[in-house]
Amino acid sequence: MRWDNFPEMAQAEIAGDEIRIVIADDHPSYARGVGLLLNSMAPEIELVGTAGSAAEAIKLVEKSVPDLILMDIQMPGGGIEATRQISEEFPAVKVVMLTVSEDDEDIFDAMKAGASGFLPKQVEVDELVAAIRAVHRGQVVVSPLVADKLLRSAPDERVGLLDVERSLLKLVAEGRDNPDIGREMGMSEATVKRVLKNVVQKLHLHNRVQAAVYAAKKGWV
Amino acid sequence: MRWDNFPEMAQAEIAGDEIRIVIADDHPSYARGVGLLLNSMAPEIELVGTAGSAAEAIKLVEKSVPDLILMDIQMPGGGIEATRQISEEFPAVKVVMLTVSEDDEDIFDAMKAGASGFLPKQVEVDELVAAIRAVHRGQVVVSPLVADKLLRSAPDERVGLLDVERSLLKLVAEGRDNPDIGREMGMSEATVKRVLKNVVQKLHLHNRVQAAVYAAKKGWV
DNA sequence: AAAAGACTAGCCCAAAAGTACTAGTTCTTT
DNA sequence: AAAGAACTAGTACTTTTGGGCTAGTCTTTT
Repeated sequence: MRWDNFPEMAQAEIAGDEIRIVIADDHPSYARGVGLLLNSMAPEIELVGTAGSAAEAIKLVEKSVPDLILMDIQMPGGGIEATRQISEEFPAVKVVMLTVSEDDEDIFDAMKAGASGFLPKQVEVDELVAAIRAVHRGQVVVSPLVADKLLRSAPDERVGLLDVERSLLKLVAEGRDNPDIGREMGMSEATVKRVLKNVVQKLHLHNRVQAAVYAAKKGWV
Repeated sequence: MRWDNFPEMAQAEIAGDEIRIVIADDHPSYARGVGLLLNSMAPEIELVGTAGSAAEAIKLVEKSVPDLILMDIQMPGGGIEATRQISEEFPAVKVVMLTVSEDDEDIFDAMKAGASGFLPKQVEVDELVAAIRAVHRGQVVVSPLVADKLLRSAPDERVGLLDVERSLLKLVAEGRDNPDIGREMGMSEATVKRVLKNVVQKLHLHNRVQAAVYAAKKGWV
């Protein structure tokens, strides 16, 4: 509070605070190793525990309530699902997702699940330290490649759908089935499926029910 | 306006106005016959045309813009669909649905489509005349049996859903599938289906997409 | 205590949804 | 003119949905 007018000092001070982290990864050695590395490079980072599965991670969070979790996205039990539960139960606990794939589509799922960061596992250690500090300060951190992806796909979501797509979606939201929609719009069922699939992907959803809910929220029905 | 304080006179006067009607039924003889009958019993009722299909009915309405339509619910092209289109394009044109089944579930669909009346075809002619006059005055007319149905089912819709049903519906609206919902709620997929089916029926809908949209409109998601 | 009504859940089946792959057409872009 | 992207559509296949039917358990009503 005293530092409100001195942000540069606040940062230094906060960085001086302890950052208690948990690493969730199904390779225990990786988890331990990264923990040690981080601590050696940034003494304020303290590894309070490691977890090898989603369930373990959740239990560990409930017990130790860390400041931050490094979570492998590919984990027994599902890293994204674990993230969802944790950030619901402990909104203050930040989650940074780590991934090998990088070009993964579940970036969006991860962010929606409440993650505060998204980094490739190949990230350099000093970058990782920087990311941890940034997230601890309340920022959201993504790797350049991921940021690119988000930016490239954002317009799709902002600009919205094509006319055909929108009117098709309206029919979906009315509960009509695909053959019916095809008849109404003068296209084959196959095309209805194709267009709907596009819509679902554009909106980063998974099925027609979610698309219908989206339309309903937009007030299209 | 002058008759605001003399409703009994207003009724007599309005009844004296012409009521231009269209009869939509795929039995031309029935349509003509009823038209004549009505006119003989109530001279102010004038049959301006008959239609044998939904498309014909819509065309005829666009051409002649009657005051009221007697529409058979079971018609080539769909009586309910025709009603929907007509009452969207010409909200002032009243539609009275006629049905043979009476115990039909699409009463609700018909009313939602914009019908102002719902009568069994077996109705007596004087009752039909009375119904036409009433609808023309702006009332909604249903046969006793249908009214009973509406009353019996209305509370369901007013009171809303049980807790289980509501939380299940929320999961549906999230786009989860039935096995998943079962796991989440600690019940079998079969039970999920049963409950969801109940919900869909209670809300007078037809499938999960519509139920999800309902939930979305209620702001549950 | 017996009957009626609810909740759960199984099995079976048909229809629909969703995915993958191929291919022809049209319309840009180069 | 050739290449490529976008759109339509067909076939084939798996999963999910939704409906019908039966049956056991549990609670409430009579």
